[in-house]
Amino acid sequence: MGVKERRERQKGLLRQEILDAARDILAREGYEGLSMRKVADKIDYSATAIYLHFQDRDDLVFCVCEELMAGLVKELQDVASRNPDPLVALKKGLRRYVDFGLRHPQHYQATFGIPHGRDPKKEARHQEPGTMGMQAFGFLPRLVAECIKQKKLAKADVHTVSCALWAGIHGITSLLIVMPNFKWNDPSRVADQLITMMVEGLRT
Amino acid sequence: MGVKERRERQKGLLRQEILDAARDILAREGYEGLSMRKVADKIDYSATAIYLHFQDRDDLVFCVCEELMAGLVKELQDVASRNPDPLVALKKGLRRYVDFGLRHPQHYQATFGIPHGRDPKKEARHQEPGTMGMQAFGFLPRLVAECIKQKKLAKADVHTVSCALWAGIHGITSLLIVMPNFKWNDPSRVADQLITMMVEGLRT
DNA sequence: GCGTGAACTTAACAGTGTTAAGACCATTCG
DNA sequence: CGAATGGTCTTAACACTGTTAAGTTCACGC
Repeated sequence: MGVKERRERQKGLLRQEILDAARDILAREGYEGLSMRKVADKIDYSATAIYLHFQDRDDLVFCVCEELMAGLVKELQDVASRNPDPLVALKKGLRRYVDFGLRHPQHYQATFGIPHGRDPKKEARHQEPGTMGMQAFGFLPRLVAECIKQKKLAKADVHTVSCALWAGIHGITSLLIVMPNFKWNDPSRVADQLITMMVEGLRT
Repeated sequence: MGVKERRERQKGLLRQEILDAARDILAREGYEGLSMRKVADKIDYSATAIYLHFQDRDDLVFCVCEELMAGLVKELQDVASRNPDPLVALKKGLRRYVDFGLRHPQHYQATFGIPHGRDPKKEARHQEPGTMGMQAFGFLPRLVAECIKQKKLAKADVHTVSCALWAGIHGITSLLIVMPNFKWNDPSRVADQLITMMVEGLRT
């Protein structure tokens, strides 16, 4: 049965080629600028060939983003394991999240900035459990709970606090991406300010 | 010269008809679902007639959003004038911002959630000074400064803090819009939690 | 050698933003 | 009064878009 495996590998290779091309175009031209034909041209296949590997355009974008967001999860794992103090890990993790988003603005925006769910059949996959985005979120309740346990943060509803923290860092990430021309003065400082505000607000 | 005025009024009427139709479609079908032909069909004109009143699709969307965001500015003015205590005004204003965004999710998203600026010629009008969005932002530094003056908040860089606050409330607004299927438990409580966290974080 | 089935392409449909050219028609001027 | 102007609007067209249906090609198992 070595043949089937080789076939599978071959098929997987094209799939990966598509993903790579799409990732590139998405980074360069954004969600709106990504078209099936552009992807196809880049890898010298017809546009319809993509449909043998992905259900539709949104599926392709979703897969590209998942692949990339796996990097974020890895980075957050790194931060968590390198910092025994959960409060330090929390703060550094939040900052890492923002920086990651800014390093991949178009992919971040495609993942967390586009209202999927208009079309009831398309199920809004980015917010389903198990996605990389949700795995990244998962770090928050774990760290927050540990902080409260160690009395480094005041007692509070862990899930609510985690959601609020996520909303906050999503806000600065998204806004810096969408409004690069706004007079931020020092974007990095604004991000730190927000993180400090939120965490300090949880100490009392 | 009464003739020209009548003409102007007539022209203005069609312009308003277009704006109304576009506002409606934007609310119902979102930014991606709004097309020139749909707008035109709704008011029984040809699609190209719209170009006599608006430069292009993005200009139309921008004008629709500006018109609507004027309502937000008005609401914030209301909050500010009704609450002599700047800290109370600040908290209520932040909450009002979120609620406004959730009442007009598609318009909010079109204003603050779409990366304009890909196309260098299109100048990203939503982030220019003088827009309603920027006027709404203007409330923040005023109230923050007043809070610091009255020693209700700790001394800090007013602009940086204002940006951070904006980022925070934008985050929860945007995320609630984009990810309605996420398990928020109680979205309203998350919004309050975030606002409390941020403001409390500024007290120290 | 032949049929099967997977991989892939071509052609087509319905839709998009936008521009160029022309139609219409009230106002203005000779 | 008739002709010309100029603004409003339409039709036709171009170059795109996502997606489906049908057809081609070709390696594999029998």
